[in-house]
Amino acid sequence: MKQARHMAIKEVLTRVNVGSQEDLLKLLKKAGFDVTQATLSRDLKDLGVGRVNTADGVRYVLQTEAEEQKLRAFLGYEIEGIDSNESVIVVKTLPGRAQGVAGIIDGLHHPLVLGTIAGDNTIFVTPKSVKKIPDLIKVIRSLMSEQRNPIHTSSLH
Amino acid sequence: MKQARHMAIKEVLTRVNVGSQEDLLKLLKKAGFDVTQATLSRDLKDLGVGRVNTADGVRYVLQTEAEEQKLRAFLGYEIEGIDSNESVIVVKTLPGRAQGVAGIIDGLHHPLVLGTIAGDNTIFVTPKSVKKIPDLIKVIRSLMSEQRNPIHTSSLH
DNA sequence: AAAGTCCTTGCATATTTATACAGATTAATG
DNA sequence: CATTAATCTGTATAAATATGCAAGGACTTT
Repeated sequence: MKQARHMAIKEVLTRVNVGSQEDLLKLLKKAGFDVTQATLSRDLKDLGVGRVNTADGVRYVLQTEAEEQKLRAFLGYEIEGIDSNESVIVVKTLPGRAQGVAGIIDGLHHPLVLGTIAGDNTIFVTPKSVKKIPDLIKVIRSLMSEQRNPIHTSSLH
Repeated sequence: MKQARHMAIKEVLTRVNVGSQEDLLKLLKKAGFDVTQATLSRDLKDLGVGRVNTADGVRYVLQTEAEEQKLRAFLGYEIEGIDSNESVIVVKTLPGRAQGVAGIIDGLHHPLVLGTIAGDNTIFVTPKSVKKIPDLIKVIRSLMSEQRNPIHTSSLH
């Protein structure tokens, strides 16, 4: 049970802007996990989640999310531009970084990515379908920014 | 007063492993800032500091620290190696990244750095004194790892 | 200077989070 | 199966953090 609940907590924290353990409790209850605040306090410690003071109140964040953002910033620096024609997406990178960036794109195991091939500062990304090129460009672009669309919990109060 | 205290808080948080506002209060008192926990709570919100659940208890961290670590990871990736002779330090980087890395080294405004000059994948760093070369190498090396030596507050309890 | 406004802070307390303890459950061992 | 050990959880409560309110100061306006 605990393990599944931990998964659920991670899931929730990535999708929702959680500002207190009480909020989290309500959200988990909706997902079928009925526990007390005490247990959540322990879970959050186990998962190593952090509490951040943002402009509009506190927010609980996964420690892994910080890592992810690090990666995003990193890629944003290395990727010079993204372009495409009717059949392939071309990603321009800093010199010598194409292999590395392509590796990261591969590592996504994203369903829209058929495959990549990298030279020195250029990557060709082949989409699953040429119709999906605009979508896939968005995916790659999202690697660069840390844009996200959190749901707020104000409706719970 | 508030502004100076904010500086002091940042200072303390980068050097010491702070686990509670009470701890921080004691540390600030030592530094001549005598305030209440209530004020610290507000300060921490103002500064946007986060609370992280680590293996051994909570820890307050500056948001900027995350940024800093990002930078370190980034540089660790870009710097291929560091070497020196009797008079100059040579930093090898990824192709095309020497200018960027040199810019960051310059940005440190470190007293041991006299100046830098960068080609495509090589940087020459001239030290203030050739005797300081070993020290300066340590400084540059420290840019790459996120090694740190936090003081624990257990002695305060 | 008096009055008004804005900002900061402490006090007291509300709110939130962590934990000691005990009971329940599961796993491991003889 | 009985027994011991280990893990998990809720209850109650301690500990930690946030905040409403009022006081005090700095600064401006009249």
